[in-house]
Amino acid sequence: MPELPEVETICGNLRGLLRGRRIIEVEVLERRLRNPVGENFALELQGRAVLDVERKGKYILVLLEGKMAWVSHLGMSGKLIYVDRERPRERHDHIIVRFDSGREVRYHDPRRFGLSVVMSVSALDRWPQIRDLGVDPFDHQFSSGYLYTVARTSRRRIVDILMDQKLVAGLGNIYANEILFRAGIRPTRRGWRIGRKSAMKIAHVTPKLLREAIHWRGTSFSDYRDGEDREGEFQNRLQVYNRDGKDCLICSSRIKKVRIGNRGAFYCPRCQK
DNA sequence: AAGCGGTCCTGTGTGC
DNA sequence: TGCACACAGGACCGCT
Repeated sequence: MPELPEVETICGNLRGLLRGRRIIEVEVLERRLRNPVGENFALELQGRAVLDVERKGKYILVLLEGKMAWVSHLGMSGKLIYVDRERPRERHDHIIVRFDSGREVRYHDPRRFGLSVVMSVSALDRWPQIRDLGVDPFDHQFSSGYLYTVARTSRRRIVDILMDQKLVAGLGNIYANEILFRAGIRPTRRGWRIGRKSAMKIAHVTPKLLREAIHWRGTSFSDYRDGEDREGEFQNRLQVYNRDGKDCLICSSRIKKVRIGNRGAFYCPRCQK
């Protein structure tokens, strides 16, 4: 669920709320996530203060004293919320991290596709899931040249290329579709058929779109909430995602949906070639 | 060997 | 109303 703008929103929230706070107690209620929650998870977090909160791709890194990092990925349905301790707990609250503020972070994930682990910062840098992440869309390396090179040597569909975390870190199905609409390119177009001009369009449009989405605090389709359990507003500004059958906001053609593998791809047959 | 499809899991929406 | 089924924002695994 949460893609770059949602994860960035959560990180921004938590950074302001958690920096300088100390972890008092940790409860693990469900260890069966994508990676099982480690035996020593609670012990390793206990007593440490938060230095900072960062995003890497779709991963949330809570950096702690003693060069440790608490790393979470929210999968499709995960939430990481900082709320009052008195607030009733909910089904699928899997991890509770209590702070010296009287509030607690809750890791909540009905589908359990996400993960939450603690490791040293040096181990984190060597961890394949982080180490192998591609270019961040806000990095200067995310250029038309990079996209052109990556695309031209691939037979895959461009939407799949954009969602490949080893090539570009942070994009998922919603934003990949929205980017391609703004760039005027069909999601089904094969990488090797992307020209220099199209690569420039994608490079130009991507950071702009993501900044807008962050400004609106992300897309709340159903599950997603920010770091204090509030909905985002970008769902009201999506132009193609989940709008199949509706009118294109630019040319009024009917938005189409096709299946690419196991997921939907949305596009305007007139605006996107 | 890159690229695709199936799979993990629960909740929600749709259609009969 | 109730039931069965399809589908969902991610990412890994294994097959071809």
